[in-house]
Amino acid sequence: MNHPSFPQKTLIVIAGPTAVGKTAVAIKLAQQLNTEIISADSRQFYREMSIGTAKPDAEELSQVKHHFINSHSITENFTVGDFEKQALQLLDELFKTHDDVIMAGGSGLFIQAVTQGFDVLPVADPGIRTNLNQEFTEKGIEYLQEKLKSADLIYYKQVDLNNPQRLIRALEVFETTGKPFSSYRMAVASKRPFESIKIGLNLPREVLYGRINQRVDIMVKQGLVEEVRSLLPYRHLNALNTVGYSELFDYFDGKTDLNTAIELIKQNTRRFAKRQLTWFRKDKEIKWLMADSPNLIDIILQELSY
RNA sequence: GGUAUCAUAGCUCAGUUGGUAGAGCAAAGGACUGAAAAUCCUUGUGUCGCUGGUUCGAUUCCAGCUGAUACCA
Repeated sequence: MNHPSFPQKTLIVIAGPTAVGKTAVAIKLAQQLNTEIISADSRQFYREMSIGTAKPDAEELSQVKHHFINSHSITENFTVGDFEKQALQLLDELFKTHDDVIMAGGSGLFIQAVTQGFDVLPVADPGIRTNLNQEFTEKGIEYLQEKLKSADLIYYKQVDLNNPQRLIRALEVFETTGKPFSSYRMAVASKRPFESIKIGLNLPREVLYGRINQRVDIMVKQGLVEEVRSLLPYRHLNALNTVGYSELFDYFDGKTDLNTAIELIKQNTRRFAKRQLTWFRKDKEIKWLMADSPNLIDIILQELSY
């Protein structure tokens, strides 16, 4: 129960697919509540990537204090676990002076990390992953499957055996610690010293796709091709394994022409938005609102019962 | 105007010796515990151009019509 002298601390999550309009809503809401925004976007951390990640622009950034935008370099290995830790630390600070903090972003796993937490897992040795990736390339997925079967039969029975990333993740934990991955997976939600209220923004599919297509055209006008060209030396980095970047790397390799690459960016962004919606739909705590509702901010404030 | 060819899924096309149909792409649905804008799984959505004829039965054969394309005028 709320008590006047100990007001409830609330994290207001603004989730939803890419291009739905989360940034603008988060800014208006932050201004109303006189608070700050934590970005939960797995690519907007990186200062070297700007146009292709649809970051808030300079003006938007000046209106409200944003965190986790341009906070890291693509050369750093910044994981969801790191994000969880750093975001919680930051929230501790912000809640000293604010009752509400906004978290806006489309990366469902990152939002989950902050609101529910992850099981504590040891840091895996990166060299082990490199080796496993090489073994996968040379010997195929069956090799990883057999390896996991003897290392961790419990997880072997649960995991999607066709998904190399899942198999490698489990194996790298096993090989660094000597304990099966499944022994760490408790799936227990962590206690947080704040409430979370989740708002999901959506639009009719056709409208959303129209906005995506249009936004990609705008990115190209703003110089996306040049941005990606300047990042060619870093293309092997995980951060650049990203919609909007991969397709243009292919263009620079001569695998496609520019128009095809741009159309592929649009298509892959649409598919990405669909995957985001699949993820968020599963979260029953999310209160869904249409992003084009006329009094959206008022409706949200009402949801928060202010 | 004449002749020929074509008309099947959102697109490109296959096919049915007459028993109402299937590929690729697009699309849709799903999974997800430190790669997550990543990675992986599943799914065919149809007045077979329209109107008649033959037939137990027509998307398939026949005629007409409409439209497209090519060639001839």
